[in-house]
Amino acid sequence: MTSTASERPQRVRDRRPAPERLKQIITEATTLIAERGFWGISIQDVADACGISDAGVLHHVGTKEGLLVAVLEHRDEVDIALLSQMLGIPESELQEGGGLSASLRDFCRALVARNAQQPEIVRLYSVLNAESLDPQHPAYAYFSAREVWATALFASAAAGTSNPARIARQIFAAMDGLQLRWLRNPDIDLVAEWDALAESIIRPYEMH
Amino acid sequence: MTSTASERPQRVRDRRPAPERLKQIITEATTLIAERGFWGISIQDVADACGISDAGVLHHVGTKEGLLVAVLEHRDEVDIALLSQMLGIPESELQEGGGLSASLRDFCRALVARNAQQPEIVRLYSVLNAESLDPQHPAYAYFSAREVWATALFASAAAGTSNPARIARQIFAAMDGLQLRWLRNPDIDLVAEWDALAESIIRPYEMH
DNA sequence: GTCTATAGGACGATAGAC
DNA sequence: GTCTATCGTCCTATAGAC
Repeated sequence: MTSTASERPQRVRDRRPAPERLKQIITEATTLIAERGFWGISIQDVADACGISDAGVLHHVGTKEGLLVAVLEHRDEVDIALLSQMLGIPESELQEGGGLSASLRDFCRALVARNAQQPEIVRLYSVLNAESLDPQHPAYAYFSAREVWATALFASAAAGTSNPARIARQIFAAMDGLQLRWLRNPDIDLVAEWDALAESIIRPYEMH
Repeated sequence: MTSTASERPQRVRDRRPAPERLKQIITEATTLIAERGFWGISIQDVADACGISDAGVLHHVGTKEGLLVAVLEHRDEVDIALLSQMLGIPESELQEGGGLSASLRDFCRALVARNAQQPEIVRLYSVLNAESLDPQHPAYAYFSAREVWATALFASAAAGTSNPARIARQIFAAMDGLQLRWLRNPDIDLVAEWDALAESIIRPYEMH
């Protein structure tokens, strides 16, 4: 799959302003990482997709780790903007330290519905979430912070239940796991399966 | 951590029959992978641990991916033997096409209790399960077959419920997801959390 | 400021000697 | 069955072209 130097097409030498080039690098890298995982791609692959040299890519992102962080932070920006719009809430509620005004059911349904439309991104996060369990992985800090942030968000939306912390963890676990089943078998109706699973998890903890 | 050529100790040249050497390679590789992850080790590391050259290792396993598959298949054998012992059932019930006589609760509890004792192996499976979502991945066939096998096993144990197929998928998803939470935060009591989560999932589908 | 060219050490893999 | 030798690729770093 990786191209060799002799096969690599002659590059057209078009210089671009940094922001535009960085955006292109992030776009191409996102696609490639989703397909093959972070350890499965090379800087050279990204460079080829962008029509520049590997050193050219490194000029913008520094290291391979820098490339990964750039990709992840860009996804977060896009998704937070879209989710806040879907739920009709300010973006601040979705960021660190914010408390959700939406119900747990509504919030989860919006999240899953969004994910159901971008399987390749979900796959990217699934692969990186597992890979980055190693403290030496470049994205370890990012995913550890994300775990804390997401758990707190779920818990704040579960404030009306008898055990918000446990519900948050169970919801988080069920969502990740069900997405793995769906990614391997796309025939699964992710949203419908999620509704049933979430209902089973939330109901026992509801206070009347 | 990786040794350099100059540091590497002089090898004693002892030739061994292939099955014995392969077993040694799998044992050493399992230990090393558990410590550093599959991407954190090199063929050279395994070769050093076995006292042979890197080409010597590749002679037995073909490729690095072949090494991985050998490790995984060996884990399956070991775990099936241990699980059947824990549950007091014949191994055939746990293999392809077998139907479980143990209850879903008992089976899952044994599975989770076993996993709680080997976090690095669970981590290995979590990483590879996500990576191998790509049909081009060398472990794609292995994990796809594993998905079918595990789902059928869960479903056979859920035969007494109103929707065995859905329960099987939900149980599978919840187990994978909860293990991810636990791997990132080892303070979580995996067995206790699982008992609560499984109860929420199974109860709504129980027939009285 | 953007990018190319080049070189270094480690890696996975292959070929052929013994 | 295991070795040595060798190949191509990987990431990184540096020097310098435009």
